[in-house]
Amino acid sequence: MTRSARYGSVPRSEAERAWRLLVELVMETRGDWRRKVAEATGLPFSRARALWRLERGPRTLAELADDMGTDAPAATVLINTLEARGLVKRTPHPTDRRAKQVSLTAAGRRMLAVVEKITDQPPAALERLPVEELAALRRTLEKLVG
Amino acid sequence: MTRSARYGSVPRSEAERAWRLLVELVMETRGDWRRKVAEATGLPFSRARALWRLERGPRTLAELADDMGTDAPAATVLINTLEARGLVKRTPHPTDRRAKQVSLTAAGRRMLAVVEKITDQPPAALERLPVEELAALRRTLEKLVG
DNA sequence: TACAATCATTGTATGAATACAATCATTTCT
DNA sequence: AGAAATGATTGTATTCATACAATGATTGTA
Repeated sequence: MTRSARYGSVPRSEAERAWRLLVELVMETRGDWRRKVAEATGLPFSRARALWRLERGPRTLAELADDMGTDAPAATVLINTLEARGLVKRTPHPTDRRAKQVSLTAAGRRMLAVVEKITDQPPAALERLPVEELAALRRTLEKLVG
Repeated sequence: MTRSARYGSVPRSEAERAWRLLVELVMETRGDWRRKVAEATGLPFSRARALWRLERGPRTLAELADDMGTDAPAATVLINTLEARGLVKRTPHPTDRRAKQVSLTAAGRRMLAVVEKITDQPPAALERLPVEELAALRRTLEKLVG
């Protein structure tokens, strides 16, 4: 007896089925991941995630708040703690003197490398896929992310 | 200039590259997802997630705590609130009178269906993939999850 | 039988996430 | 120039998540 037969939640399209599997896969490992990141960095996971958001380049506090789905005060507090640890710095915005830009420091980038190393550890099942299939998976995912 | 060139974090294997993409994809939508689930259920996300863990069948509190990566007291409190809302019930363990089994009620399964309906909404990019590629993706993911 | 280990519970404490009001400086619009 | 909007900050309050100590009941074991 399948799960969907038991509870009547029938995934409808192929896309939905794939998405459900994808989420399930990531979520299964999410707990461990958060714990490892927090332990390795000494930062709560959400703050490590803020570093990640800064990877692509500087952002104003308002942009960061929007990215993370919180409000400006939350962003200020978050960046305060990261700045106190020397992981990010605030610099004046080039054209708007109200705004400040937040960017990674060298220490912040080193910390980020630690986070990424942990994030990159794939589940064992993924390593066991045939090379061929793995490459196809990656190509598909690249389309989705890009 | 690529990200890895800028910061020197070079994904090493094909599996790691795929995994990174996979995590990125899911994490991008994570915030919205949590918010929607919380709004639709009136439950904090972590408690909705506990319902999910019970989908496969009853679990003792110790097993549930282990699943969720927390300790026994946290599981007790969590289940208390779900039980107070009629979503789960505690029943005596068949062979160990110290333990209690937690399982979904009918209301709990209905709530879970709501959660799953939200979870199943795939990002637009996924819907736009060629059917063929989508099917291949699903087959690969099924291997990983199964 | 006595002792140690396990399961669930209560209570307590602490750090985090989140939201809102109020303020000040600056920018934009009319 | 004056009014409205925006960006950042401080402060406050609330809910969550998480961990730990201690207890009572039951089970397994020396």
